[in-house]
Amino acid sequence: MLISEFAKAVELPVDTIRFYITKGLLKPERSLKGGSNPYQQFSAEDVTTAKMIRLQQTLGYSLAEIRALNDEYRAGKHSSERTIEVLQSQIERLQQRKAALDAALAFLVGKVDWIKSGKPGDSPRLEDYEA
Amino acid sequence: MLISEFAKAVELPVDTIRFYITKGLLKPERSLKGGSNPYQQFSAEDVTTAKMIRLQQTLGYSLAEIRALNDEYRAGKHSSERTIEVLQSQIERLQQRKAALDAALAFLVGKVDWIKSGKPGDSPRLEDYEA
DNA sequence: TATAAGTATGGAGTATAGTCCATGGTCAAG
DNA sequence: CTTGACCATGGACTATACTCCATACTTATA
Repeated sequence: MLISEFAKAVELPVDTIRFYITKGLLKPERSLKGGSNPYQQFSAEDVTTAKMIRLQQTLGYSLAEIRALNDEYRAGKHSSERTIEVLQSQIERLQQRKAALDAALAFLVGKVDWIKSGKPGDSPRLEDYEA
Repeated sequence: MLISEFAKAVELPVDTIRFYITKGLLKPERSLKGGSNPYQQFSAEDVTTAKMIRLQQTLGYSLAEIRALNDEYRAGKHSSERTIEVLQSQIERLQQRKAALDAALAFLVGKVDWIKSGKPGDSPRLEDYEA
């Protein structure tokens, strides 16, 4: 598919997609159409890649980090073991984020409970949930 | 405590703290010291606030959003019911982030399992974990 | 009491992640 | 074969979140 169809498929502006291409996050093929400056051809895999980029972004990764992870993933694509390694390291990073998020949630819930029970003693402290 | 001590306590550069103050994210008291341009006095509560700011940032909130949440929190400080409302809405937003994160984790774990079991059928799709 | 260290304010500069626009080539419908 | 929709490239512009001065005042130390 061409860029405007791809844009709809991934729900991103065309400009953003071009921006990702210049940053090396997406590497579409070149179609036969377009003469000089040939048109860019996007695959179903590119759709998944774009969706993963957005997901990783919501999880706090910079585009530079995402690119590094994706490059690594692409590089080890032909070895299952290498692919698993890359996925495992991504899983570990996500689990760390999850731990931080769970701590924040526990702290806030603890605070609500503390207020509901009439604020006995000291207020819950964030540090007590961070470990 | 004064700003440099505070900076160490929250592990942030002094400049960043000043930046947060100009953005209304931190509102330290003014000490008696400092003549004109009196020194800023930070409390233990400011330490918690700063830590919460960093935590919320890792969860994808902009400083403007964080400020809005904190202002709301401060505004309802004197009513337990209001405080609980604010905390509850923050808890809900965190739970949504948690759901997205869990989906991403499930997808990656699913992919690892799929590879380990010899790639039977199609590759797991991100969409199948997003609901 | 000199002087180094800490503080405040204002403004300039940087990095990241887009977003917008002008120009010019290409394609497809009528 | 013209005309409107689509595509590529390059550069300017914006918002967010810092980061780094320069200047000037205050405090603590030797």
